[in-house]
Amino acid sequence: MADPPERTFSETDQAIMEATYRALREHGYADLTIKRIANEYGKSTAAVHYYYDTKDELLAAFLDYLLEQFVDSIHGVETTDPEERLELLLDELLVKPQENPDLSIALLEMRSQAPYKEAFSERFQQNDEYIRYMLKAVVNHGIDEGVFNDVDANHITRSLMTIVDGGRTRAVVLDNLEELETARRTASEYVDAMLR
Amino acid sequence: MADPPERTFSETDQAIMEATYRALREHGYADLTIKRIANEYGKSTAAVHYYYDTKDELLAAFLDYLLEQFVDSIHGVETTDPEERLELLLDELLVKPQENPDLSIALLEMRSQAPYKEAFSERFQQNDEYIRYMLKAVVNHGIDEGVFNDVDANHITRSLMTIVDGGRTRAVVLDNLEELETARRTASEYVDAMLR
DNA sequence: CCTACCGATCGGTAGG
DNA sequence: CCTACCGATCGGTAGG
Repeated sequence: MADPPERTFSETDQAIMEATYRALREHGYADLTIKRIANEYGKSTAAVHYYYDTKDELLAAFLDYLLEQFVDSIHGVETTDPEERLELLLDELLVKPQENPDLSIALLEMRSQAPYKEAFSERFQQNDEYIRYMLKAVVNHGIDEGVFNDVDANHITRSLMTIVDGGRTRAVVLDNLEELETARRTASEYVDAMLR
Repeated sequence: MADPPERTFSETDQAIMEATYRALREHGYADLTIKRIANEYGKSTAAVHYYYDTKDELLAAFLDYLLEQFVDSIHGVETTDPEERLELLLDELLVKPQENPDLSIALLEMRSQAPYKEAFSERFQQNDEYIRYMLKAVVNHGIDEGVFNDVDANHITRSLMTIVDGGRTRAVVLDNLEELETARRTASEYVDAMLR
């Protein structure tokens, strides 16, 4: 499986994406309006509509922009030793979100709209597949090297993603970053129990 | 810890709550309007406002109505044998949601609004505490009876909730009920690994 | 409880 | 890219 398709953003596109990012962190997804994006952009709403015909189109582009950055950060984990690499990937998924709680809130809002917006659904689906692919590869690598038990890598991977998404959801809903630490510990316990 | 406080609903209140429930399942939370609730109620929007001054007030009441039903269903698990009871509680949390996917979608939407609506936050928080209390009691019961290892019941409980919320979130976002089954299996694996 | 309505806000567009 | 504006929709209310 190759990396997800890349998308090119002109400097203007980038400026609008960053404006969207700021508006989203400040007001949340439910209160994200073209006007607020335009304010952050520093121009009129018509200027935003000049580059993106509809709000939906802009938001789809924004998800591409955001998830690309996320994929890059996952990609940045270069350690190859399976045991260490798995822990570092889990850190990336559960420790790093602590740096930006406002974004986590907005992202859960957007995820909750996936059932109504196919453009969202497609992108979250693809992103999830990519992360699962990365995790599965490490697990299989560990099995091949004999450091992990010969388990159902597909299931283990899905279980870890369940723990990751559970920690993220709970951190937002219960407004408590410790939920991410709990989930991180749970993930390690699960890895220990199933892979050794 | 006692059961969460009960709230009394008149027949009119009940009718409005059921109308809200239907409107929510049909249109989702983001598109839930007083007009749509009134349509389901079969009367005018002014009629709805006659009983609930504001939309926020109505939604807070609705969450009470909904979470009370949920607590009742958890309360309905009467088995006392710790091992069996834990499995039945997990079934209640992860198998039963499969019956009503539309409600699960709307509930995730509402959960994602907790950071912006204190009335929501309070209620989800209280509901979570109650479920954790029920789970913790079973784990401690099992420890006392010697069928479970002497573990940190608090942590085990939070881990299980993480798996539960992960399964629920993923089922909605990825539009796949199998995510709940995966989470159910993960929960059993975790219980097996940590408690035996 | 209804009819009728208000002010506010939204996404989007015409015309330049 | 801006100013100015449109039609649609929202939550809520006045008056009965």
